[in-house]
Amino acid sequence: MLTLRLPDGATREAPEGALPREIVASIGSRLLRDAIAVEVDGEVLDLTTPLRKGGAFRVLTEKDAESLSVLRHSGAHILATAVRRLRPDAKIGFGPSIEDGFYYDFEVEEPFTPEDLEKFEAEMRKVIAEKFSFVREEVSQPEAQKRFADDPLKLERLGEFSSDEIISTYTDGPFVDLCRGPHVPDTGYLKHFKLLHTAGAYWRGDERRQMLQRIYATAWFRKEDLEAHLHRLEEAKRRDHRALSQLLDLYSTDARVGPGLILWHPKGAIVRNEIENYERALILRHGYELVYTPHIVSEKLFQISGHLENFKEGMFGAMDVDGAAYRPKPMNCPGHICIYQSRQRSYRDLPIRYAEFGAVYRYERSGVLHGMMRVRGFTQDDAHVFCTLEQVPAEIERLMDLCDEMLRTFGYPYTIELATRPEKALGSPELWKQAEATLADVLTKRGQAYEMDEGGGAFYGPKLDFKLIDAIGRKWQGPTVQLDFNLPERFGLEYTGADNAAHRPIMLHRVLVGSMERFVGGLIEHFAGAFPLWLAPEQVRVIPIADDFREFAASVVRRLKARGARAHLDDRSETLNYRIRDGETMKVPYMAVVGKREAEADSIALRVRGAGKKQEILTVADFTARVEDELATRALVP
RNA sequence: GCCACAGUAGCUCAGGGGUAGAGCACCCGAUUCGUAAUCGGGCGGUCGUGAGUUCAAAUCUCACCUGUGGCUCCA
Repeated sequence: MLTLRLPDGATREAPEGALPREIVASIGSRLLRDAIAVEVDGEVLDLTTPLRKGGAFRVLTEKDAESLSVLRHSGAHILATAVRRLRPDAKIGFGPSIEDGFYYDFEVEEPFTPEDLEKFEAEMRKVIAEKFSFVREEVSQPEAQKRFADDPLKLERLGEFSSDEIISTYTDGPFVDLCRGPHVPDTGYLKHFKLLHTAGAYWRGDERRQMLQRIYATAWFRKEDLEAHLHRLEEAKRRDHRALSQLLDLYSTDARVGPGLILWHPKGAIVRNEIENYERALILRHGYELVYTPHIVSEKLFQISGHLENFKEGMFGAMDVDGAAYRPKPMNCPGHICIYQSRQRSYRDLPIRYAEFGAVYRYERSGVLHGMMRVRGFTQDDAHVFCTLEQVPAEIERLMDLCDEMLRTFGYPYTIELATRPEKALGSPELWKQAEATLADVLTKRGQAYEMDEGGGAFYGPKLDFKLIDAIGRKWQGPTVQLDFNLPERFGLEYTGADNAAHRPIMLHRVLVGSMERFVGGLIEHFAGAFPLWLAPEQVRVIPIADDFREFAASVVRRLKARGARAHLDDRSETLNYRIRDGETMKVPYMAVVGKREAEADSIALRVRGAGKKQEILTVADFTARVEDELATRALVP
């Protein structure tokens, strides 16, 4: 007999092999109707999987997060059912649930078209209407081989089962799949879903294997959730930095320059320059020294650093300079190291913190390029701290303060991940343990919550990753801090200790924005192009109602400029409505409208971006003071 | 790099073997306006590039370039 503990503390006895459905039914018929699956001892099972062990027993309904992935996984089977009906030649790959939905991979002679997708979706609705039960069977290897005789991809997977593993299949109507489960009781449970797009995907994620056709879909229990999700997709599209940059004239690329290389237009350059000016002042205050290093360097430097050995295919090719090979730098660290080594260093000099806005060039494969987010040339706000092992905790503290201050300025909430030793790693496991513990200690001492990213560290050391959360809840790579045991060793970095002996310093790599290009791209999407005042390329647009007030408007512009604001006069021969609409479209934070009343009172009628007709009347003096204050504090307004 | 899709005026897009279209933007003129598009006129394209099929190609074929969605990769 198995003992099941219910959440309310009650226990049930059930014979081994009993079906969860029976247990749930014994608790209540209403509950049985709502049940999607059960969780026994931490494992999610469907209602028809025989119980093999007891433990904590919980019924999962639509309200439980785990249920969604069960539904989505079943959705994948329903998709495959529909595809197999319409395209019997399709060989089935894998079809898991993923964040927000599911996909299924098929191997087909003729790739799917968008019209196919519509047909599949219609066919899925039929499968759903037929309410096929998901029937689980546990079968022997030979039986499984027989069932999937026509599916080479499934046979390959079957071949990997060890003899003690249970092989299970799930059947819904005409479709049988090799599958661990769990599933919803029948196909009728899938109600609110949408096929989204097709894509190529390598079989088993291996680029040496054949490419399958993947169909992506989203699925939810409630119609509102589906609609909200589709709305989020729309919202993300609306915020796309590529389209907004076109509208706002921030950057472009040009086939003549080459893909993945960004041309910053004047307005984009203003945003970037504001960030750089801010960050420069910030890091000087936090104890950094600015340096500059060349864009091309002898490739010998990268032989020493190991980049050539490990990332050669990510580096641009060598150019011949007087018989020596030079390369565009993919990293700034070797240059900073050379500065460190330009003279003898004492323990009294440490920590040394070098910072540079360094342009780096990396060869990215053509298919991965994406707007400003993934490019071949970008500027890193890179810094390297050289310190003793004992100084590491204090330096990490300092870095966390720095990151926190910066992210608050931009208005990003964030989470932190501690990434630990990967499989392929340099340095002894003990050293790693110690370094990981040091990072964890600092986090704990600060009361900073963090998640573990096991095995996510760089090969040369563990790291802290800051993940930004943007205005629509998406996560972005933010600042990172990495410990490095490798480069100090490779370059033979030294400092003279108090004991007059040579010691090896520790190196910390850190970036705040990371890639300036990617960060600005992210900001555009975060703010949907409506930058806060201090970042906005055009901060105030002054609009005279008629030509008679042109001179007064010009004086308002002059006075704003004197306070350091980017103000422009819009005295075009267009209607007031036209110019206001244009200002809103271009997402100008403030429009100052002036007519007879304002000219007489030395005031403006202030239209705040997004506030519509609701206007404020204030004197020019008050307005310029307000703007000056908001600029000085980098306020996240309007 | 791989799979699929796309590329027509500065932008957004229609057309789809027989004379290249619209709206916006831009230029000119009129209009001088109280909070999201005033009116009229004009300029603007070897239909991504190159080959091929055809009496005829923006349209069909192929190659290449660029972009988009994924896969793979991301020091």
